[in-house]
Amino acid sequence: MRSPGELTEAFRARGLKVTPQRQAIFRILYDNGAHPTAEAVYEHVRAEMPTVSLRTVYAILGELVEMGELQQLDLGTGAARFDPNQTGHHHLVCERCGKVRDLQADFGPLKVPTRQRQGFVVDTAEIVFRGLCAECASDQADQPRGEDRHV
Amino acid sequence: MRSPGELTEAFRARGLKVTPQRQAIFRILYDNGAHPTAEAVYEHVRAEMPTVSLRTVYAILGELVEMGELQQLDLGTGAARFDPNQTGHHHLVCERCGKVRDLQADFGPLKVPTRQRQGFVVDTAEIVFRGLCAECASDQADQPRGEDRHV
DNA sequence: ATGTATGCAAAGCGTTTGCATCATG
DNA sequence: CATGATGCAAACGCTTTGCATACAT
Repeated sequence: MRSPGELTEAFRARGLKVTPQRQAIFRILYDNGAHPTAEAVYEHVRAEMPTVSLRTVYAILGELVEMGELQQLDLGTGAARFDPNQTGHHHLVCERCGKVRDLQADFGPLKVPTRQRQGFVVDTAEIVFRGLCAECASDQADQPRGEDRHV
Repeated sequence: MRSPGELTEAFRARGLKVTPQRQAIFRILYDNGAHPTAEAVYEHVRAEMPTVSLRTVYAILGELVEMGELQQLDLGTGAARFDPNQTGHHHLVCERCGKVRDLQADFGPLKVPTRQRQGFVVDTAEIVFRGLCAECASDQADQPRGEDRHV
């Protein structure tokens, strides 16, 4: 997809307005390298423009797809993916109550040894840390709540 | 997870009956390195037992998870994955087709910086590598679009 | 003046489960 | 006979869209 500046031009040429929401999305998509979902794009935009609406993100992604600037992939995995992005945060998961917290920390370059790679082209690495959250750790006698100990 | 024979024993010990459906699932999971979804297990069982019900597959998978013989993973690919492999290992996930492969490699001690720990008592760490599997990567090369960077 | 963004609500759509009934270890 | 399997239908969780209203270019 083209640069934010070029996209701005393209939108103008189509008689579409240049809004901060659109520009933010241009920039965010341009800076990323993989295949984000609408939700992921939304999170990124929201980081710098907290009032943006998910509905707006869908609308703008739709425009970009229609203009051929973005490819929309439906992998049958629940959510559509758009080019391109890279995710970079990790997770803390409570094995008892299922709570999940984000974790921003740098664990250095995690590379898969070539002979284990099985042909995969790796984009991102995410670490899932499992254990007990503060409440569950201090609460060990109680019954586990919820049977969703996913992940 | 244990062998079909051992599982049969374990089920008997719990007062659970040994049915052909259960045995078929024990066997299928036992020699399955991939991480099947309930649907995938269903397909396999159906190949040799056409009348089996998806409902039954869910029931039996649930029993195995409850008995700790299976690990249930939610890798964000739409459906839960059932992992017969109990040893600590990592995963390669294809962003395009949802394929999941095991990865046996040692990435050293992954410690969460105290400041970021948010009160969690961390027990284990698992790395999820996301990217494209061999097939999907070559598919993508076939249909060129934009100047896709790689991060 | 238009075109846009927002916030809801509801439509879709796979995945999972509840339940009544039939089968079988 | 008590437990398990089946077949639906309904519940769920999540993504995506429709629409009415408020806003910005």
